[in-house]
Amino acid sequence: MVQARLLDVAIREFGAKGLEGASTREIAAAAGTAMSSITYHYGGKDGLYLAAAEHIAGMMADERMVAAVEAAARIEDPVEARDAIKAMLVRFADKLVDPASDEWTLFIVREQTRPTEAFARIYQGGMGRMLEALVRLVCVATGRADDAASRVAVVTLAGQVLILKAARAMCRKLLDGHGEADDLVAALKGRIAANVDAILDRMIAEKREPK
Amino acid sequence: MVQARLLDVAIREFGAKGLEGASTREIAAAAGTAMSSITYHYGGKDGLYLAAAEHIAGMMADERMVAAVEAAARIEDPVEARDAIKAMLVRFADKLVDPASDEWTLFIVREQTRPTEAFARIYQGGMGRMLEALVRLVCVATGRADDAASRVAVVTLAGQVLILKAARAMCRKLLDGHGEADDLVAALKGRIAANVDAILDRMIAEKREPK
DNA sequence: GTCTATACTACGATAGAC
DNA sequence: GTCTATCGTAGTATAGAC
Repeated sequence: MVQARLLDVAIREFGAKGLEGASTREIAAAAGTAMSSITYHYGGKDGLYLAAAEHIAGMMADERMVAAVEAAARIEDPVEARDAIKAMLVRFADKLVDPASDEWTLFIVREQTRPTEAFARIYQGGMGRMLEALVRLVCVATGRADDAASRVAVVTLAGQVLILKAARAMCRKLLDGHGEADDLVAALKGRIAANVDAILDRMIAEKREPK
Repeated sequence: MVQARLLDVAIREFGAKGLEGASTREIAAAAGTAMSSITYHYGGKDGLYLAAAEHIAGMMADERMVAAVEAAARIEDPVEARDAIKAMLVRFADKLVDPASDEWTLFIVREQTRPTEAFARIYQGGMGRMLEALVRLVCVATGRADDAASRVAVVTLAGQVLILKAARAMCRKLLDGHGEADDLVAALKGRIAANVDAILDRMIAEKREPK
């Protein structure tokens, strides 16, 4: 299918070079078709860019993620909620470490610096639902209301995971030469799970003794 | 000074559009000079890009940062080390929230996805020294050796702060409508400091009771 | 040192053949 | 639907005037 090949190549090229840097000629050539196919199917470069964003949103919201989000909406037990947070973050870390996610995460990281309509579509189509599920789980786990403090906590929890891709070059420099890649990933996942416990316990303690 | 103006504009333009997306014509015009000045002073587009990176490294390693890094090297007391970690992370969060840092952080975030020689220069000229100082402080604060586990912990600590810029669009979507910007920043800084305590305490406990 | 003029390449869009 | 051909624009680099 020409359109599927075009989308795959487009995500890679737009991620690597951005909307302006990528070339429709190159994308078409790598997809084994003529450049005018892009005009025909997507109306031009901008249309292809938005289509690529929607394709990414679809890939982020895979079955396991959708199932986890739906399950999270029904959890009422603090201990269950805590386990669900850990599972969600560790699974996401796994996804970010997997090279198969390289192409579309580059696209997303790029959109963070200067968000366009493409980011809105990605957020609505997966990322946002996952974050809102985390907010709910944090509230259940700590017994706090859905206020600014809870959402700020989710930001810090997510940051620990997202840095793997968002600042991967930095992480690599800091960790290189200090262990095998597999061991480092395992250590990181263990650290994230332990941090979740540490931070949630702390938030529960803060609730009892507000400063 | 023509060269200073060229560097300022270059950081902004390269950050916004990347090496390939930015145009030397535009940069030169915005700096109020001719395009061939870039060829003369920096040998071409690539030379200007590297010069911009080195200029950024210089701005990151400002006096306060250098002083904090040097002070960190002399800290031997666990409690002092812990306070120094908090101070360093909170100050860095302040810097990232300040719009004045927008231009050069965009440049760095962009370099993370596909690091070039420019990233190596930025890492050596400030970022790396700060991270190594954090590693040392974590080791002092927890009484652990400088091993993979300590460095992984620094990655998670740094991630909480860096997400503010690296995934700013995402943070904004999650927090918008849940409080005033100033309150959110204060809440975030408080959360980061509390998380540092929570995570370090946890690491000390892990040392006593290895699983 | 700085600017103008020019050469050459590559881009996106479009029209039209098949 | 897909391709070829072509147009106008914009890119970098270079040579030479001042």
